[in-house]
Amino acid sequence: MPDDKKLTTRDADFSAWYNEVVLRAELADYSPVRGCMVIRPNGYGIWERMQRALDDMFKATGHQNAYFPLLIPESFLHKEAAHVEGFAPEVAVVTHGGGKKLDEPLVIRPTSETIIYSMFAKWVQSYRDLPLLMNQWANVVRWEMRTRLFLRTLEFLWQEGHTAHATHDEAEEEARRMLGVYRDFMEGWMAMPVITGQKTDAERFAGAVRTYACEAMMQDNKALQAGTSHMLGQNFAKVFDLKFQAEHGGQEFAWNTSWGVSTRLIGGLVMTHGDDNGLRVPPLLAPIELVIVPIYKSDEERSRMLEAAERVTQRLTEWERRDPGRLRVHVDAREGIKPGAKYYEWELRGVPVRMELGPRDLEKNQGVLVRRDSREKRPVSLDTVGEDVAELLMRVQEDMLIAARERREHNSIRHRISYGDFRELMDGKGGFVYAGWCGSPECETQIKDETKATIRVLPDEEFLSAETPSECLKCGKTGAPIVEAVWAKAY
RNA sequence: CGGGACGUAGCGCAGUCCGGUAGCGCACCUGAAUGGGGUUCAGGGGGUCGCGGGUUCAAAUCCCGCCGUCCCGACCA
Repeated sequence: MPDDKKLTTRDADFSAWYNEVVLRAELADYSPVRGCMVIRPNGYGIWERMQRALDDMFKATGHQNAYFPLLIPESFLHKEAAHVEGFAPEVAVVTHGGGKKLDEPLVIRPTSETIIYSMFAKWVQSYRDLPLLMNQWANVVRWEMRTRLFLRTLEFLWQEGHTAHATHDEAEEEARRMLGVYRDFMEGWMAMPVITGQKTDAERFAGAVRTYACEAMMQDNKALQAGTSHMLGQNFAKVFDLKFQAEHGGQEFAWNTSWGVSTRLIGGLVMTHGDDNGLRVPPLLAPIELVIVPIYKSDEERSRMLEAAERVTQRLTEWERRDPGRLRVHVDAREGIKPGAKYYEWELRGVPVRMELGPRDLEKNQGVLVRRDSREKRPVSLDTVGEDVAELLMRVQEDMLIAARERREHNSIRHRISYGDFRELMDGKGGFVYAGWCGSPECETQIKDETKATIRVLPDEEFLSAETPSECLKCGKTGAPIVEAVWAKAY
């Protein structure tokens, strides 16, 4: 009889491990419809904290929230040639309503460029109406062949920012700015380091001029596209007649950007930080930052410990932490479950810090703090518990980012590599490979066909190697137009 | 849509080959003891065996059809 208390280890089967963590930590569950999932309170709590942080960042960069409808006239999707080509195969279409066949089918939004820019066209007359900086929190539907919890589901939650600008340069700046916001969020809040850069034409968003992306490395050394920001040029403005009277006269088409991150980030969080004991949530995103587990024998001790736990909770929540708000503390007062069992459960759920509080501690006016990330134990005085916990949480947050970055760098290759060795690597343990690319789509697709690895990004300057590669990974061509690319297998 | 595996209690599974009153572990409920890393004992509740048909005195088990899920591919945030 296998011990069903133990998780499958990451080494044994990373996919199985991932599914088990998501299900057993109660982040999500399968729904009756293939490819759809229910996001449970533990998962949604993380998403809510992500939303709050991101939303604040969007507001701070001048954006406003709005809401556009789920249903879009099918004809809208067809206006932009590349857009429809990219999305048509995975669109869900409503053909009937109220028992009658519709005159024009409605598509369920796979993304909202078309409906949003058609509305922008109504609202923009003058350069004075620009820039228009909007964001919406919404669900979208894409009829994927193969789905995975959080990483790819038929329906998912996301935010999509959409902006219109008077000039190319302004729009370009916006697209880059939001990519930077994403990176700050992923590193600062999720403790998930990313490589930023530009996508190749093959990987570009359908309808965009340029696509920028954040790519993170998961613990199986595969890349996860965690967020994208698109410079749309005037492609959508032209087909939706989004134009304005310019400052010096004449009608001009606006320049658009769009950018989004989704609940996929939760999958990224799991695969970045999880371990063989379960989930590890970085403190800033943890719905519960500290769980107090009281330890007792008699009923008398039990009530004493619970009373003490309440006192500590009181002290912690009253303790004024300026940023990011009050400490989120939970007392696990459940009866009939031994402390050890509680430890395992909270570790599975990824609560960043635990406090063990028993009679022996109380005698010494202390509690024992245990870090989820390192399992390191340390007693703290109950007099200074606020500062100590807040400081420990900050350290955990920082250490998680450092550890993730070290793991990524450890699994990145920046030295010259032969194509044979590259194939072998991608066939085996994988990783990020920084190598030269001659810029030809042929080399790109051949590598994809032969190794399943793709160019994740053409990295931004700060990620470039000290020594620029001088030859194409595939064709070996040398000379001026060789650029550095990050190759990896992707989710 | 191609290849593979599977569908039996909330979850994980055995039973199917060889037809004969549906079982195990965990979870759940009750009681007692226990309590510093997954407690123990006793008692208890819960199942149209994925769905539909067929063979048979008798089907979870054999036959036919359908549906669904997961994994591996082609498509993708």
